[in-house]
Amino acid sequence: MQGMRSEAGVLHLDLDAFFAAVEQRDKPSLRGKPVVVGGTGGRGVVSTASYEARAYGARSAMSTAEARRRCPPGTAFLGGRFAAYSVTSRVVMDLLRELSPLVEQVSVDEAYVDLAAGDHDLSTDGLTALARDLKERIHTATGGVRGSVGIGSSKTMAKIGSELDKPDGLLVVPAGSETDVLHPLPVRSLPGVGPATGDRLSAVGVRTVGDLHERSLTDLVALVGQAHGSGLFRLARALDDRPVVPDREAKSVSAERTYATDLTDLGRLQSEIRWLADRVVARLQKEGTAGRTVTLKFRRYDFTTLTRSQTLPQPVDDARTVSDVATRLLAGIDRTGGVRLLGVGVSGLATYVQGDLFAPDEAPVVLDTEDDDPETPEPQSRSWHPGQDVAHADMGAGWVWGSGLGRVTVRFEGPLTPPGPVRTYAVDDPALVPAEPPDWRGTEDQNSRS
DNA sequence: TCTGGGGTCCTAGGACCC
DNA sequence: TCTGGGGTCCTAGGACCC
Repeated sequence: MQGMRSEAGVLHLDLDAFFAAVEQRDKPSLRGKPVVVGGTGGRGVVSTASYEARAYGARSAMSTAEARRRCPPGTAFLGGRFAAYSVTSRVVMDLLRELSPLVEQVSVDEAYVDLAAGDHDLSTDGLTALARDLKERIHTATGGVRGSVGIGSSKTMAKIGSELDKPDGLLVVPAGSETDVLHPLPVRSLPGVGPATGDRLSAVGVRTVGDLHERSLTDLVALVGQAHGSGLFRLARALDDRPVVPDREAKSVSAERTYATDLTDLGRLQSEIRWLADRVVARLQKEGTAGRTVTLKFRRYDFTTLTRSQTLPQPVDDARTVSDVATRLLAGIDRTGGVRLLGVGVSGLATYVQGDLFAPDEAPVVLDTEDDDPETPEPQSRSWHPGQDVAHADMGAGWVWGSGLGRVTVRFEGPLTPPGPVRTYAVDDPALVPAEPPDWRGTEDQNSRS
């Protein structure tokens, strides 16, 4: 069983009521007053409540309507200015990078630092001084935002440390004292134990981490599953050797929207899907990435939520394809009663921008077609099936598929380019669409039927 | 005026391959 | 010959986090 470090070398920083703190910094009239940042519409929820607002019971993830009920007149309800939060976040993250090259940013307002990768005195006194100095520099550099710092022998201990002493906290958990800190805590304070797991554990009499420690691995796995069960078993013993990893690659990109009133009109749903696909694709292209799986998320009037996905033969990063696939997925869903939310996502991301991602012997097979210029390949539209919603065929040198909406999108892979974000041609010129019925053998529609 | 929007990881079943 | 695996990919849903 992998263990823990013998010294407290991991720091966790959590900025206090971050969005609200930035608002109070930028608007002095809001200082000392309850501030709630989040969705301000009828279906909005709270992102962040200032500590003044928390005193009235406002909380993250609460509906804004509920927060309005609880907070007194004069409370500021703000929609949020993400550009300002992002700039301030960067200032803080830069300060962390002065401590160590190993900084893992978890969100705009949270990060881990591997202090052992820097040159630091890891004694409790040394760490306390380091944290005090860091907090002061954050406050100065941001113009008033404060953060809570936890330091421990693992990510979990550091995070629990910052949690236990916020706001404006500083807690060093010395190596060796982990279980003393952990065992009295309610299981719900362990990261990864949410409402569902908390209820299951409570049902068998496990309320504190100490209770958890008394349970066998077998019992915990039977209770909450293999991965989660063994994770809890280890956490109860403060066993956590997850590394601090900077620059994690994104695995999916998505956009979703909740509508002020439920949607029923099919044309409207389709135009919303196009809008969402546009947003997703803009971000994919900005990142130079593309993905093979397109997912449609669908929430009904009654909050029941479902997803439908389709994996394509090649990664895609263009709006037409993403929205066509998502629109087609919509067709298989019962929409009666109205749609509260739609979402479009792309996963299975692969970055093809750099040429050296592939080791030579796993390089994609390049087809030996003669004359093709990879920069301006000719559309190789040889197959088309007007009645087909989405169909594709292996064309040897590329892929073709069309939508049954009266237009055909031809996508193919330049023969000399790696399988990547393949180019898309909207074929508006009927001359490009083969007049012949397709020669449609073999691989018809492998992935598009449910 | 119940329940946002962006993610990650895990599970489970079926298909398919070896 | 029969039966039984394992491994991977895909889909759908769920838990959790900020």
